[in-house]
Amino acid sequence: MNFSIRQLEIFLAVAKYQSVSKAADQLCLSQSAASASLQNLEKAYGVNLFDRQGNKIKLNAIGHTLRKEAETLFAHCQQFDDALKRHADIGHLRVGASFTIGNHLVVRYLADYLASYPDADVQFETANTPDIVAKVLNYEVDVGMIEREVQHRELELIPWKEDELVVFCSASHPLAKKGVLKDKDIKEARWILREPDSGARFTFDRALAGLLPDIEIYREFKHNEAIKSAVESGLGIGCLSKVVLQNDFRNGDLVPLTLANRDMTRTFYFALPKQRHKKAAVEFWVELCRKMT
Amino acid sequence: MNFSIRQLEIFLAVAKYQSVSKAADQLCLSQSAASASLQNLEKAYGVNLFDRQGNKIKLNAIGHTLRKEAETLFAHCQQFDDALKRHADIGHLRVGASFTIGNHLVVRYLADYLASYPDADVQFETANTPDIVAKVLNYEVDVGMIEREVQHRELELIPWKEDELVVFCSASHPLAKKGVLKDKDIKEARWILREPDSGARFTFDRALAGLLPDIEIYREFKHNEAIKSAVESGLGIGCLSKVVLQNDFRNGDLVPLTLANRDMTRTFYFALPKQRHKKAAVEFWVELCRKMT
DNA sequence: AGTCAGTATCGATTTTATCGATACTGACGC
DNA sequence: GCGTCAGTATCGATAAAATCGATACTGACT
Repeated sequence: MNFSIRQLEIFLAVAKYQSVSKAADQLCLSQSAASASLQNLEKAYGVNLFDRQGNKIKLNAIGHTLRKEAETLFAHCQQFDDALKRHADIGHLRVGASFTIGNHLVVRYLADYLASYPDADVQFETANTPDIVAKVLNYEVDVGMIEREVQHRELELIPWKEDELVVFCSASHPLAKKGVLKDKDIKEARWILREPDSGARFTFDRALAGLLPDIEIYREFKHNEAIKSAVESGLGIGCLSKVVLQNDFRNGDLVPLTLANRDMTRTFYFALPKQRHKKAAVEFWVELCRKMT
Repeated sequence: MNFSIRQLEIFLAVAKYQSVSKAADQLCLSQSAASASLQNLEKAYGVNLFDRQGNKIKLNAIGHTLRKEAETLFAHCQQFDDALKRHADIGHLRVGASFTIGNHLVVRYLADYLASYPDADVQFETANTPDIVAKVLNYEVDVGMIEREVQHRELELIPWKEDELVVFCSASHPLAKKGVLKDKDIKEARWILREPDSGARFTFDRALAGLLPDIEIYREFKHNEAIKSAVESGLGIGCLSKVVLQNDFRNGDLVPLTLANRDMTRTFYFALPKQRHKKAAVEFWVELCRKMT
């Protein structure tokens, strides 16, 4: 590689102004330096990029052809420069969260983060827990927020906060008045649950160990809202995190049900690539989420 | 722009081998130089691209993200490097010729050029004269070869060789026996000609000035071969450069006709961007074509 | 002939890249 | 626990490159 980015820049400026002096001015460079740099580039490859005639300088055929390519290359260099700068800046952060966490908790924290760094370039996406884990491992997000622990050599898990699943039905459902479910009720109910890959389903299956084969799973949905709507219209009973149900319980649209002796608690985690130096943005984000709990 | 291509290269090598020493080896560089270069890059942007732990070095999240971008950028740099080298080399030449010249003359010279420079990267294209001129002005070809003079401030025309148009018909055509056409024959004939933008048509129109309004143009084609085929099958009479007809006259498939007092000669030209330094490849090409005449 | 605006060249200086030698670190085997 | 080894970082020295200011050259214009 016999050229430098600086030479590229000088070449482009001279080509643009058809003048070494003007180009030098624009680059805050002495005319002699610009002239020398340009000639070094030409000498290095044994080509003339310009026709020089006394005190005139003018792009020639090779120069014209290469100018276009030089322009795209220089633009590419600037992009990379930007990328480097962006990463140095605390403002750049990519968060991936599970649906439940993302839609009900993280969205609230984003506002606070942006309050600290109004110009921050924060990207935020939701997916189910395994997908988020994959994105963390693939460095597509800087920090994942997930609903259960996973084990991976390249992954660092940081416990964040406790959560609890709640079984619920519509206000008009026959079970609404009972309030507490026996095993018999559990077996007879029509369950409307998240898909097996989801964190909520994972905890549900763990909590109902022993009864699982006898449970009737009437419908599976990928999104919490679908389950709430289905349950609300009386299609069956559901089981979701309390964080997505609080408002509905308060409004009376949905009614919580208790299961005797079933542990529905779980822990939310941060999932980070295992490494010594974290981006400042990630550190800040984790701190912020902690405070918000 | 706070990074150099060399730093990019070193960064990529270290990322590839996950080792400064191996990367340095591969780049024929001392380990200390590689280490320093890498650190300068990181310091310049205030980012850590690697996790360093004692005698281990390992890409971190930012490093992973930037590696991909660095790879495409470095590849782009190499492309540009290649482009520069290519232009330095006599082997790189882009010739644009009019259809007639290209298909009947230039193709023969190409073989000779490649004999001198077996590895040459010669691009060759044909189009009608105005299109070739446009390509020369736009630096899309290094040298154009055209069938008539054109006037342009940015264009240098070098006369190359004399040519002559010939009127012809099929062997079985009624005119074939006459051999010489009177004005009356010209007016009564069904003409099959090149399109108005072509060099052949330009010369034809000039030669038949005065009779033009009375001439019946039965068909216009863009390619000489189409005209020859049409004439051969008795559709009418044509007018093309002698260079495309020689073989057909010798075989007797087509018959030349003479027009009294009509000047059908013209000159072929090289068309170059007007500039002081020509590429060595262009100089050589022009010399070669001259010798071959 | 003189001025002007442009380019190239020269010598000096500063900055950068690179080297070789050396110090530090953690893993491994005895 | 103590060398050995393979790796990384650091240091001082040197070579190479970038840049500067001053100056010489060139062609156009007055």
